[in-house]
Amino acid sequence: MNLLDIGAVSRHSGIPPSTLRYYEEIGLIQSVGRHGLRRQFDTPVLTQLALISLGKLAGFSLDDIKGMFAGDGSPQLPRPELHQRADMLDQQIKGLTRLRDALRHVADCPAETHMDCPKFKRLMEFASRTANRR
Amino acid sequence: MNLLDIGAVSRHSGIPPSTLRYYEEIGLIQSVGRHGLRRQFDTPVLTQLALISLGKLAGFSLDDIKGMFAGDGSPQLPRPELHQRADMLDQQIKGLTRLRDALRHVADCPAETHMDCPKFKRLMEFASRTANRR
DNA sequence: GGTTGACCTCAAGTTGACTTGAAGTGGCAG
DNA sequence: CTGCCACTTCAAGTCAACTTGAGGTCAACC
Repeated sequence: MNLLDIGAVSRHSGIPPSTLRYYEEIGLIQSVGRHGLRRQFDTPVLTQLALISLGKLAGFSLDDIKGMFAGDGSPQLPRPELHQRADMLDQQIKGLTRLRDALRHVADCPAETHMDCPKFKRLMEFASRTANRR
Repeated sequence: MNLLDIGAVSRHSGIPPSTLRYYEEIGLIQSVGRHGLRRQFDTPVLTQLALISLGKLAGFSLDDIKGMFAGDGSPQLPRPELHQRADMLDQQIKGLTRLRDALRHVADCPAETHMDCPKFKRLMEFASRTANRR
């Protein structure tokens, strides 16, 4: 059996042991046993943690994430809901892309006052329409 | 002068008055005066709030955002830093895109056990490499 | 077989971002 | 001129997501 104790999981995932214990406590991950006192995890937990990090990056709460994946890390949601989540992500990606473009633009645009730059203004109009809601 | 009182700003931006007061308290936005007790804002504050929402969406803290834009909403950062922020956003966008693709894939893939699906596994490997760090 | 060090539990503390509540104010419609 | 109601302040509360600290345990190495 390929078991990792909590320290190894922490080293591989970059997530502190305290957080791993917390995640177990709230039911986000599961340990498969103990070695003495030490929690042992199965290797797939690493995939699960990657998924969790990605989900957090996407702005989902731990509770959301808990709902998305079954205990073993495999996604467990009705298809329409998955598509809905994907659509939400699309919205967010669009917003981020806009913000990135705005940032790059102001980094490169020689205009002294960006608020007067038509390109920047256009970006900001998009922003106003896209932002908000979460 | 095109002044809006806090209620109007709230209505236009979708942000509750309590939050607007809070944003002013921490110096993220500024009111330009009072009408009686009521805060009056200049219309550009709406653009600023859109920017703030976008920044939050991007996962920046209010403090980060405060550092990015001057009080009037115009970006005020050294160019290299702006590019660096934009690069961070690119990373994040890539991660989200991956997550979105993974979500859509499992929504459509007929495989019963996603963890065995090569396409899903490939997505997850990317995920492991990309995730973490914030 | 003693020391070490990485783990353990459980309660309490922290941080960021707000929200809520109590008590007060002031412009304006009637 | 009297209400009303949307605002005001200020302190305290809330929630998620962790982290910290005190005090304890145990497998493994010397």
